[in-house]
Amino acid sequence: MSQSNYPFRSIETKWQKIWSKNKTFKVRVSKNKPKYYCLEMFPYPSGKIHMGHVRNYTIGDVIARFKKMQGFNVLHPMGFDSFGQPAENAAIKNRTHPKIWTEKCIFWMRKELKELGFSYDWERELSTHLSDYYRWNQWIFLKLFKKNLAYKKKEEVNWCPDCETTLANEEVLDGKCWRCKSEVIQKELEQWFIKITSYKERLLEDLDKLKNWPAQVITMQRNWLGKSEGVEVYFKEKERGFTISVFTTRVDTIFGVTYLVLAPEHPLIKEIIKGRPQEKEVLEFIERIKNKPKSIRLSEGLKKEGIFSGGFAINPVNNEEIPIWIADYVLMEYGTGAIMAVPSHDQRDFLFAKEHNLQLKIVIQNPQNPVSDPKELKEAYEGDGIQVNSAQFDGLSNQEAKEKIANWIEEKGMGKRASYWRLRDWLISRQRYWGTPIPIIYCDRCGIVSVPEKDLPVRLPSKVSISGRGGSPLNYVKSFVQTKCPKCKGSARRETDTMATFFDSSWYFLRFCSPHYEKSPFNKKEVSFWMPVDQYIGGIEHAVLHLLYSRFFTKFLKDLGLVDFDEPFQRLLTQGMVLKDGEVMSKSRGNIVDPDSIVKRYGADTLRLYILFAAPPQVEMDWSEKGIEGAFRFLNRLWRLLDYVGKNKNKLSKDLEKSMHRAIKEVTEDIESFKLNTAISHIMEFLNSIYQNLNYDITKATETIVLLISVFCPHIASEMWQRLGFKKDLFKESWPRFDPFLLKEEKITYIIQINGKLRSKIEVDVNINEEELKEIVLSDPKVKRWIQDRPLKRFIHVPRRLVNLVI
RNA sequence: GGGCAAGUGGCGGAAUGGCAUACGCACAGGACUUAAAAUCCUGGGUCCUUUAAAGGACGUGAGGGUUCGACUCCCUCCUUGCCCACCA
Repeated sequence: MSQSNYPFRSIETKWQKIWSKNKTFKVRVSKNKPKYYCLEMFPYPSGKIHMGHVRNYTIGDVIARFKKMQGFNVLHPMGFDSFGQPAENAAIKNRTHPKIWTEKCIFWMRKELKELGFSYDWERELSTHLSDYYRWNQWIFLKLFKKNLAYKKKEEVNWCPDCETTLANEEVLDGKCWRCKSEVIQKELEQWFIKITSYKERLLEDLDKLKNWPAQVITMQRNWLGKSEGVEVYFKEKERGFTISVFTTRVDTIFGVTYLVLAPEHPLIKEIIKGRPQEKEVLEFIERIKNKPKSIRLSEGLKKEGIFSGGFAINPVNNEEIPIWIADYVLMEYGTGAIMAVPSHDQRDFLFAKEHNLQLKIVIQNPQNPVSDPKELKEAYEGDGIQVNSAQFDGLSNQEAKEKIANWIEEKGMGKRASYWRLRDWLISRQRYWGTPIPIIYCDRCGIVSVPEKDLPVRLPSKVSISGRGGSPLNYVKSFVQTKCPKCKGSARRETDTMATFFDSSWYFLRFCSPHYEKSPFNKKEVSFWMPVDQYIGGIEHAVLHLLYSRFFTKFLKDLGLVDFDEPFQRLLTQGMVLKDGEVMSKSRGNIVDPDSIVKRYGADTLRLYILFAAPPQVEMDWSEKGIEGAFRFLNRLWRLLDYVGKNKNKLSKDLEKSMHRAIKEVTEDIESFKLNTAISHIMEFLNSIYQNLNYDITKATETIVLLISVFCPHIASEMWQRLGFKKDLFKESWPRFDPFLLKEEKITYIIQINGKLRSKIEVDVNINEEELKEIVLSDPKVKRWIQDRPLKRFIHVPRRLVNLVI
């Protein structure tokens, strides 16, 4: 690197020290200013900052600094999501205690974050593994428990055999553990659940309030909640008379039902097959399906296994007798665990019917391609059409029939309208050490007893042996397990499961408002001042889990009267991933670029500038070393301005003044709409323009460009600001304003199109009227040549822009 | 299978329905230098006519449509990425 480069290393350390010593970014509230809470998703302390963090936190830092200079009280905190499995894995691998490992990681990450110059109020830092944080997890858990929203039940749960722990539905991806990628199996266990389903309606309805969230995230949450409205219909078993309920969203097809299908786990199966010749075969079938891991059941895709039960049911709408089948493609967890099959109008049913030679019956006629013989069907017709073979509903459109049939079924008592949801209750217990102990005590006399609030926190014992085998390590810590029952004072034992870490991160944004408050999870007054978060920034991978849980917690706390808002995050920005050569940067691919190495070679300002300039924040960006060079060159070019300031006494040129005001306008508007890449390109244009005007006095322009770049590259900006002679800290200055009057043009360039194609340009006075304009345009030599003697059909005039002549 | 997003020069990317390719990278030329680097300036969509100046045709994944005018809006299709997935 040549000696002409600006001394970024000394500048960056100098200003980081000054900011730290002066507590420049400590929150100081002025009563007459509005508030702005800018939050980035806090990291898991893995030990190293990666490029995704740099991108996330740089976007947030620009917004926080910008809002501060615009005169807001800004809350911009940072902390660590420090409970979780990797600490335990590291403990097993390196024989280090998870606490020691975690705190080392935090130390290194905090250092790196400081070296990137982010404007956090470090006095508000929090870590979720510390008891002054997790005690409030326990406190909130007890509130949930009291309201019957935390409960224990025995259930088939997702179990990761490698991690030896349970997983939430949300943590199972593709039948695999989200962390270690091993096959998840089903296991029956007593587990703690949070009744998030009690809030499903509100979680769905309030999505409409989130006007400033990406539509994509809203859709993903809506799909996850998965409300579907339909009708529950009662089918009678023909000989034994009991009722089988089925749920359908397509009640318009009910006259086309040719069989029923029950999930293999359905409790009524026993009753149906009892004493029938099929009994043994069916039991064998069920046993086989049950033993098949769910991941395999899913991966086999469209291959549907099934067996006839021997029983028949009566379709209540037309008294038709239909066979009852059992098949693995019907899930006990959804709906009623039983479906009515309409093979002509449902593709899954169609495939199953073809395979098992079951009947088909057409009840909705495709208007484009009417088919009357079901044998001609090549696939199910799932679209809209006209009802046929549907008794009194024949001839109606199926949409109309859907309503009328539902009404009729309800009137006759053959069923009722119902809605079913995909959302399940949230499984939070983990058989792991490194998490918040669940504050529950088991007493032989009193049963499940909650730990009294005054006894919180239930501290995580530090002496423990972690092997990664044999369930929860806390089970083996006698001094922890053995305790007294808070009710009867008799001997009792503690719950040894810990909480899933998503619990910790579901309310940390509230804790940041009063991080050291000791009387409750947060100071209500502080929270009602700062919350909701004005801008939340993080990765799309949290679109369902973290964001859904946080919304749920907020609603629960509102019901307790602890907060006065429904939704925690007003605006959400999901930033794109950082790629290298078109692939995600990851350890396994070995294509990681360490941010620290870039900071050492080019400085934090260059890294920050490049990562924002390379692509719009929401889009994925491809890492390029060449681009880094470009950003570095730009900062050097900016730095060199100092050599020219004050050298030339000529006045500020009109041209430069205009480009200065234009730059202020464009940069301001672009930051406000998160177009940070074009905001930077406008600063670059402005710098080019300063270099074109070195014959004039560039002092004012230089001061302005330093203010504009300061939110992106705070170190170099601070240093230049000082060298320009200012004593006051740059970040106490206000954001520059532009004068719209100076941006007014006197002359305007009109585009002249002929039949929509660009043919000429003319420069005219701004205030020209249409008559004059027409005259000038028609006398333009190029226009004359194009028109020749063809008649003018239309003269389209878009004021201040263009003229289109149609000939 | 369903949902969402995207497809623009050699590359990253710009463009309230109105100059396609701003800004940057890479490249080429010039200035400075003994030289190189750095720096400053200039030039680059493709093709055709032309010594040149200049002019023309074609150009935003493919095809169609709406419009005086489409990268932008609508329809069909292709490709890529992400998310969800036997959800009745």
